[in-house]
Amino acid sequence: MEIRSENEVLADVKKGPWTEEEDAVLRSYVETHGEGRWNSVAYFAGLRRTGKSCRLRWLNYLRPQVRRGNISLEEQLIILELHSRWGNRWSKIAKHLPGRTDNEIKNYWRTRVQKQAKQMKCDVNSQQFRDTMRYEWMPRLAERIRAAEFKGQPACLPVSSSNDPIFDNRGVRMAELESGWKDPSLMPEVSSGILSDSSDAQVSPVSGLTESYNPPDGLTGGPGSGAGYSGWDMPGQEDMMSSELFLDGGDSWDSLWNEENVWFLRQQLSDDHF
DNA sequence: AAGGAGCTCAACCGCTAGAGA
DNA sequence: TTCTCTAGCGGTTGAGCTCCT
Repeated sequence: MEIRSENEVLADVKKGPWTEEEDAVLRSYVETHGEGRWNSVAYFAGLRRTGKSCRLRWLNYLRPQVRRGNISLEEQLIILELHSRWGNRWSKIAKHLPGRTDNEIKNYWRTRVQKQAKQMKCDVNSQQFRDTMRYEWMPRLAERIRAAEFKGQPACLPVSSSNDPIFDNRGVRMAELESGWKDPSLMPEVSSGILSDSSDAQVSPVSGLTESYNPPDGLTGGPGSGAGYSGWDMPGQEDMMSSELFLDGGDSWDSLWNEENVWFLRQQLSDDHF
């Protein structure tokens, strides 16, 4: 076997976007020999890539299970919920979203959620922002999922990035115009009463979560105190997880929202060892 | 139509944990 | 116990795309 010096190997390593040919080589090799030993994969497959790069490409792009495309409403809700519990544990969160990669979720969080925090002029880890998610966005999302199901649409209807009911730019701007959210003094807790009516049950192109949401009586009193979404620190989580909100109404999510997975998620979310 | 700004996402980097010698 | 290797994780970057003016 040819022995090459480290420098020779390093100089030979290719970086940047993968070509179709490289993808085909990697896919073929992994399908034949299986995953693991990524440095060996790179070497024996004849790819001028690091093992790390091969692993990443396979896991995030080439794996057959990888779901590509827009994040659905339910996925958004799960991401918000799980992030509130685990923080930036992307791979852990990704385990609860079959087919989604940690990278994808991380990107979603950074591009959509953090952007909102920025527009609200508050830190994404601040209590203010967390409360906004907790009492405004998540109930709002749940409401929209319910509404979509009620209207006979699949609740897991993917949300196009240009039509994102949560973070769509145009929606955000409309919501900002309506509510003055860019002004920290008009944050949801104090502004919900003056915001526009939230009774639009349809999934409109306008931001769903940055619109107003009038919490059910008592909800603003704290987690789990109202009839709406209450899944933080878990009073009421049983209701949430067993409700129709989290049961598949469409075809594409059969594998995710089956009984077993709902049970598993319920177990996870009721686990105090977060 | 053109240029700039902003956004998305694939890919890289550095670090850490775990396994095995 | 220590060292090395590997896999995995989270943070960051930058190319390409879209939108706005």
